[in-house]
Amino acid sequence: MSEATGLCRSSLYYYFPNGKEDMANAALAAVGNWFTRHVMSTLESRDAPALRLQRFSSKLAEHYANGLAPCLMDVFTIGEAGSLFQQHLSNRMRALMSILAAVAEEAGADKLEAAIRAENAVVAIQGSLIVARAVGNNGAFLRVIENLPGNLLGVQANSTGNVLT
Amino acid sequence: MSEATGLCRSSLYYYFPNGKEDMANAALAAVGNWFTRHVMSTLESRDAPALRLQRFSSKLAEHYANGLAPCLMDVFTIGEAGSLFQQHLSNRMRALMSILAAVAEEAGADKLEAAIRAENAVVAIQGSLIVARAVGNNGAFLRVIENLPGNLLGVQANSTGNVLT
DNA sequence: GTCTATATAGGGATAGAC
DNA sequence: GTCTATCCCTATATAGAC
Repeated sequence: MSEATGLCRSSLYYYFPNGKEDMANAALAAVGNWFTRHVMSTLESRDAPALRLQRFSSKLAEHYANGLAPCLMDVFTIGEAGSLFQQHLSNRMRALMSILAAVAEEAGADKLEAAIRAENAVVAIQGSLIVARAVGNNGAFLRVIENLPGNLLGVQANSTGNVLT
Repeated sequence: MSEATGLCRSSLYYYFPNGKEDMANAALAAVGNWFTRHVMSTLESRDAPALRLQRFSSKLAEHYANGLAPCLMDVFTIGEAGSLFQQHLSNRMRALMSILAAVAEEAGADKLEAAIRAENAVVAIQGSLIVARAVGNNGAFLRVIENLPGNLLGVQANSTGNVLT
């Protein structure tokens, strides 16, 4: 952290008197804000749901470096960090599911169906990041990203994500 | 670890001269073997694919304490551990996907389709564990477990997992 | 405000008594 | 084989000079 800021370790305690926890919260908030402004914001235009979801998928892939970057969500849900920041992470994940569900509803799904599609989407994103890292191959992540818009819109497709004709 | 074994820290070095890495590998292997014998083995009988998958889902839920237990896969794919044990984890995850794909094939899917369903299943399991921990609610995990057999068998269902009638 | 120096604690590991 | 004592190293944090 000191390297990233250009300050030495102890100087950070001037800005974050409560130490580690303060710093992690600040980092978490910064990443969260970035994510909100650059990724989630793509879902808030007045364009068609399909178009917004395309843009969202694209930004999401970028954010996770096509599945090669670790994810704060799972990093912080592991081990001791989990207890300290769960509230923060829980809120962010719920917010993401909520906005995805809103788009699905707008595309015609009823409330329950939309909520389930949104949850499935988040589950698929997180899961594919884990799988990608575990097997050292981002194929699963790329496939999930590609299928994300269709799955949220409820397009009938086979398991490969190809729309049935 | 010392508490778990009843031995003090230094005594463990008698059994694991290479220290931490040896210990972690032993623990990983033990869990892996347990998983193979108790969970993956449910997929190897001569019963119908649907029945085997039901049993598998049930054992899997038990293994993860219905989504409330952390998962070695994601614990070890995070941080420094990742590099040391990636081979181990990669192998186990591939083995799981491979046996799930075999069951899907047996149920009539072609090779590619079966592989994709298997990957989707593993992605959903891992993702739902992350989501369950992040939001402090195992609903997503339970839903994934419930839908797992149908998804692998390629049953046409809506997003809630209810088979279409 | 930012630094150097220092304290404290814990994990990882070894030495050697028994 | 198992223990106690000890060492080393790193992360976390504080003190105090400038």
